[in-house]
Amino acid sequence: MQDLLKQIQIRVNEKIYLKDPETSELGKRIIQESIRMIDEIGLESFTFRKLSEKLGTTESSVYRYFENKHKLLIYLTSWYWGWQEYRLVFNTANISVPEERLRIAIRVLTETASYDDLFPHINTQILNKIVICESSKAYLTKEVDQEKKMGFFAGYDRLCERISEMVLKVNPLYKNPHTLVSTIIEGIQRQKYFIAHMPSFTDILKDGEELTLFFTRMALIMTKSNGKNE
Amino acid sequence: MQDLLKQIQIRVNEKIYLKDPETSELGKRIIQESIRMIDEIGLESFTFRKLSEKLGTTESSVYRYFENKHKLLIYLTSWYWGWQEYRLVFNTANISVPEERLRIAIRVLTETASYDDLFPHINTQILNKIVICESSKAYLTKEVDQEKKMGFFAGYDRLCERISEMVLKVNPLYKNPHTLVSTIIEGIQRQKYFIAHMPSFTDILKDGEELTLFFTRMALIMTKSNGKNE
DNA sequence: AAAAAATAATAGTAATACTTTTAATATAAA
DNA sequence: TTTATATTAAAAGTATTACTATTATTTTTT
Repeated sequence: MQDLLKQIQIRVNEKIYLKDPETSELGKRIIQESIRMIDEIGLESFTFRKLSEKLGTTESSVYRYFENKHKLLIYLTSWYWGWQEYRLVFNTANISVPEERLRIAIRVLTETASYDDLFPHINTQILNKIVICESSKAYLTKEVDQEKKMGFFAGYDRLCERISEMVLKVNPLYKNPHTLVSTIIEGIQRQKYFIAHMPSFTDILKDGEELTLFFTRMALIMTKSNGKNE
Repeated sequence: MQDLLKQIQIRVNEKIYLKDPETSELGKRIIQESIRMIDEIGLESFTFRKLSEKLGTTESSVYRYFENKHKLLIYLTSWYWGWQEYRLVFNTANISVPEERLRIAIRVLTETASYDDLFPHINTQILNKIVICESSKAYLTKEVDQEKKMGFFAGYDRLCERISEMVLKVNPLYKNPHTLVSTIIEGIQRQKYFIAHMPSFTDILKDGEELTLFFTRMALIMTKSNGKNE
């Protein structure tokens, strides 16, 4: 099983990069170190110059992989959502009770996965922190419409679609599966941020079971409530 | 009544600006034009140079009001939440049925208010668009913790607090009023963005009543569901 | 062994995000 | 009304950013 899984690679839309970072040593180091660095100093202060200095390479070498740091951010978040999709599929395989599947889906989204040794150059735990703090900057731009069309957010899209389907399995009459699911996914990230930095916006003291319960309840109760309480 | 209301001013934390833009003609023009400009070209492309050129003044004059564009963004979003708080209080005054108050609160948050002639230099409709696209960038930074301490987000905080109190009036036993309210407020903005730019993340085709209903249902159903469905 | 691709080293440019200095103008207090 | 004070305008300067370009060197593939 381990050996089989070693073949797995998270696919990312080719248009996001100039050269696939998975195909070279330098490419992998760019990913590895940029995750560390963005987490440490924040996206705003992060530059390709600083990154290349840390890597002992040059700016122009980094530019051969990514057009700019915006594309790199899109790459990292796309990879993350691709990885989450893989975790979702893996964890819900062989579970047939719709409600149970949905519960597991929310758990996959809320639980901070520990280091995933299938991807040794990607620290998924730190990457999750980046997703919490920086991922919305990837689409809150003037270029969204084109980038959406080019499929830059397709990974996130697929994840949202899969969970929406699970919602519909629980209640085929439910009218707003996508709205609910995207509100929950975004809400999870935001609440994790509030817990860490703006505690007056939440009642939850630390990232953990309570957060999972809150969003699990939201998912189930909304899904099953169709049409009532208007 | 009109005359009385003319006295109203939205208060913004003094530490956000160097000189209060409300106290001079240039200050008001800075606010007016920056709203227009950020909406038009986006926060990333917006610079104090471009703003001052448009205003027929100089960069250094703009810098006397705001330390940098980040502070200006915080000013604009703070003003917006202060204004929403005022709208909330105004619209829920004299309504005593808790559930009805909460319904109105959600409506205030979802409905795009038309031009508010109490504030002639602030186009609240465009400002709302800025809040949707740019406001999260105001706190998703490495400086949040200090800025939170300095009360830069106090306006948003108060709004969240007020609505949380309404939730508790509906169900005093409800455990997560702040988590619910902040998830809803953030969710509303995000859904409006998805409707406009990333329709695959929502089932709602256009900003309107359907969005209000979705979040009203979420508010009421979650508030009243305490403890069940875990 | 030759050809192609990738990387390193170096330099350069336009724009950004400011800061500083000085001069002109408006306003408010004595 | 004068004087002090604050405000704005004009101009210039600096460090950093976000790239692009050129050439040389090394590595990989054919």
